[in-house]
Amino acid sequence: MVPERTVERLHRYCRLLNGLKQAGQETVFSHDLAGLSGATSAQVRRDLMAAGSIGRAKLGYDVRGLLKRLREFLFAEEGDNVALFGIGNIGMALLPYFLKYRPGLRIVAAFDSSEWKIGRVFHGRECLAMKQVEPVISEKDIRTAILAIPASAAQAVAERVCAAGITGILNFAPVFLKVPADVWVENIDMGVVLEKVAFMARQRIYEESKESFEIEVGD
Amino acid sequence: MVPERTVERLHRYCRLLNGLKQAGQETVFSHDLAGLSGATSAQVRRDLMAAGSIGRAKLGYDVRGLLKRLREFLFAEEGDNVALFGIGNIGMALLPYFLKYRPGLRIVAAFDSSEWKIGRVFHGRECLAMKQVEPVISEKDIRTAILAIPASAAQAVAERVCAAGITGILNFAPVFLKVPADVWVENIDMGVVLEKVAFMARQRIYEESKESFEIEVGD
DNA sequence: GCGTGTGAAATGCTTCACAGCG
DNA sequence: CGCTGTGAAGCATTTCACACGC
Repeated sequence: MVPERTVERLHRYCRLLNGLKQAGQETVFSHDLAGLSGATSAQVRRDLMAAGSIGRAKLGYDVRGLLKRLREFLFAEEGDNVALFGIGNIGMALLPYFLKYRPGLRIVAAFDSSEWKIGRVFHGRECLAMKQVEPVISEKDIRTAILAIPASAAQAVAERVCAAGITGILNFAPVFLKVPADVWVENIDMGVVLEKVAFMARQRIYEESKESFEIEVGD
Repeated sequence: MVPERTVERLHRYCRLLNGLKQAGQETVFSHDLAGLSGATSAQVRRDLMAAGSIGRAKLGYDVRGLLKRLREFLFAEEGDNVALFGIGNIGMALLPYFLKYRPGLRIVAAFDSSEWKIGRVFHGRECLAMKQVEPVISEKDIRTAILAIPASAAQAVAERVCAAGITGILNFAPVFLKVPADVWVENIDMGVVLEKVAFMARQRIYEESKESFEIEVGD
């Protein structure tokens, strides 16, 4: 199977390629993508291998061709429908971000348990009541859920959406979710992340990082 | 040096221990923390080793003692001052989250380049003008910056804050930042993360994950 | 020569397994 | 016994280095 980190980087390359295509660039070298993404050229090549590389020596990669290949690999043809749970600070920030996002990844439903939010429209998306969770997930064929709800509610909602057919969860609540083995959970704990950065900032004693202010050396 | 992943988990244990102490629990076993955090008991023990373990066989860890030890290890005594750049969707979501956060990690300044925001107060924090960046960072002894600004502005702001003495950056902009080698950058690209979760949700074919709906088996 | 694709080596992280203590 | 601390083994991911094609 494809390593998780590789999947992440492939998505990043995909976005970079979009930009390059937009800018009219025809071909790229692995070290170009490396410089733009913070990886090494060897890593870029190995990542692309996982998606079935189609580069040609000396010429590099055809931007359009590679982009097409990556999209086939990374995205569902029909696109992906996502449900958002919790229209609080974080949920409210995510909504506009993804509503105007690329077709292929759509927040098609937003839920909240606060009575006063139900029926109201936030960033163009109506807030639904929690009792509609199961029918909506099933009708709209939603496989992915974003949990932007309080820690105290997270486990219960996670169990409900898993039972309703969700197989991927992006969890912002600072708790570890117990879910069935066939469900993927990605945790983003803002508190932990910021604390980690502050910790690293205090240390700032890595003998040598390969990145520097200067232009990348490539290989 | 302590592995990055370990630092992350240590922060998570620290939060869990806070909860346990609050609940009046006196001691914990490594497998307790494992069950609560999604790690294995061996991993918990190894992580704690990095911070200088103080557990005792059969008795487990003294909650207060371990918490004290972890805090000494993870946090600066004086606390950490953080600057937020960009009071848009994401910045606005982070402000309330961290203003009411634990003492020891404080957003002490918020900047934005929009004229109309400057001088106004958002979630109790006044928006400062970008020309005040250097003096404020220096006066308030800020080492950590959150970049919640458009991709197009991120590199320039990153260079400015690094020059001003920042050594840790939490970057929400979907670009790879080129910074001096002694600066730590943590990237959270919401687009990439959600796309990855959707991708994983589509696959959901990991032969066997160790976590399941049932209670952890511990060792 | 220049850059890709890819075995093989190196590195880093996790899990195993067991000695030692309570 | 049950649980911690920890060498050593086991995996996963990254990097090296080089054959092949342009």
